[in-house]
Amino acid sequence: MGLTLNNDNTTNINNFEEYSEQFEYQNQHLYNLLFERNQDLIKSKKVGVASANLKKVFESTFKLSSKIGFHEMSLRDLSKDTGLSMGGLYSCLTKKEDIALMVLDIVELVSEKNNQAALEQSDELQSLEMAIRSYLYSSTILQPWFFFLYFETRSLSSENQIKSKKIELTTIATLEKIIQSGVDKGIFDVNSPYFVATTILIVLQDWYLKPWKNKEKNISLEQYSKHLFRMVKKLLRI
Amino acid sequence: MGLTLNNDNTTNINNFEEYSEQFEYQNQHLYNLLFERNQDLIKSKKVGVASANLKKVFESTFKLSSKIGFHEMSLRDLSKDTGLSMGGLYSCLTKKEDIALMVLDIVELVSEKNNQAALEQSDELQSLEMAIRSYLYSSTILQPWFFFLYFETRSLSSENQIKSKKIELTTIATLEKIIQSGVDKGIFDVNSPYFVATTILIVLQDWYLKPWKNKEKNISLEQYSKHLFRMVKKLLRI
DNA sequence: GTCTATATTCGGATAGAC
DNA sequence: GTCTATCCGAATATAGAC
Repeated sequence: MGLTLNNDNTTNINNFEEYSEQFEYQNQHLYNLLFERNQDLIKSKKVGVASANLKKVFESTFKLSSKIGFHEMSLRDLSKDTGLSMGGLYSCLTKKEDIALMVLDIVELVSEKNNQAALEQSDELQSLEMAIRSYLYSSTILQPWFFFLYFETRSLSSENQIKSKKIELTTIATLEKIIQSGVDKGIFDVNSPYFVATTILIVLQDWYLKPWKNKEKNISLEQYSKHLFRMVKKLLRI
Repeated sequence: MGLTLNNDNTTNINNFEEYSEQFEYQNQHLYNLLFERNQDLIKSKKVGVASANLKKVFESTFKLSSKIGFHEMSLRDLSKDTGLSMGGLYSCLTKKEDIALMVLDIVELVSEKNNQAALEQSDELQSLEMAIRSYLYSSTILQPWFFFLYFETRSLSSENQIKSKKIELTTIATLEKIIQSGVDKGIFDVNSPYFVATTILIVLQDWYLKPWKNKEKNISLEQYSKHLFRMVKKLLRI
């Protein structure tokens, strides 16, 4: 199991490998979940077939759209890359936009879990560490999903654009709440909890938005995580 | 004039208003410059006519593409919003992609100037302050341009995508160089100059990428600038 | 359920009038 | 130089065979 129990019964994450073992939103589980949560959008009714096709669709979508953008990627491109026919594509979609909708759904779900896990910790510094680790680790496993949502939010309807923005704002608010709580207790010393919170978030985002920067510099996930946590402690004067 | 002279003959920026007064890449100057630098792409040969049309084209492009994306914005949309006919559009463009190319050109130009201005300062802390101010101020004046390039880099040819990435890497490298120099002199105390540099950059980017976040929180440009500079000093242990 | 073939719309770009 | 009308290719989505 990837989680260890603290004295106070809250859970903790030690490293990426352990986290990854218990992270449920990946591999076949992820696509089964997608199928369950979006049965209204999916014509095919057999879990096995549909989720196998969904897997192909998302992998190809991420590959193609990361280079040229979602809108520029045609369904013909997608058909070629997945090996599915146009009919095959439309067996697990009702329209192109569904792909983006499902990405929004998953990122929203995972982000909520991350925020909850952070808030469940017993003290503020642990909460911040949990927030940082869970966000970094989950966005590493689901890098293409997080990346896609960031750059393709504008492909969504304005209603869903708002949903997408809200994910970001809720995460910042969660971090800010934790920091403010630490300030109130006299653990942290900082002028603007909001500014620290938003800075943490964009550093977290930078990890999945610009992975090439860190690859070029040979910065590993654990190094990045430590850098960030050290920075946070400096900003909070710990 | 917006620049004041220091004792050592380097220039300094005091506030946005002063900076804005002397910033040459705005209003009619900007579009005249665009015309001069892209005569090969522009059929129309009269400066006045062409730059007036370019102004309309860019203003409408930024308005439309910020909501739905550049690729989703059709030239018919653009024609309607600018009030120009299709023929009118093609009098100052040879193809749609030219718009994105010209944005790249301007952002590149301004970024280079910013980096130079930072490096010309006499001491490292002043260099960082100059980098932060010039980047924040110029990206405020040219917010749609910087925003567009960030989100539409993928609409460019792979050759130009590299150019766009390079702007970012060069700015990080400039900041890193300044910090490293300060570390060598014993002025700054920091483990990873690169990490601080990249953090500064993404905080700078966040200002023009997510202006709504700061509007909601009523954070002004000068407040943001001070927050960031204070953060930098904490990270450098000054 | 999945395929091929096709209907239909819409995009970028152009030709030719004025 | 700018407009209108039009071409042509490409995109999404569907219909109907197997």
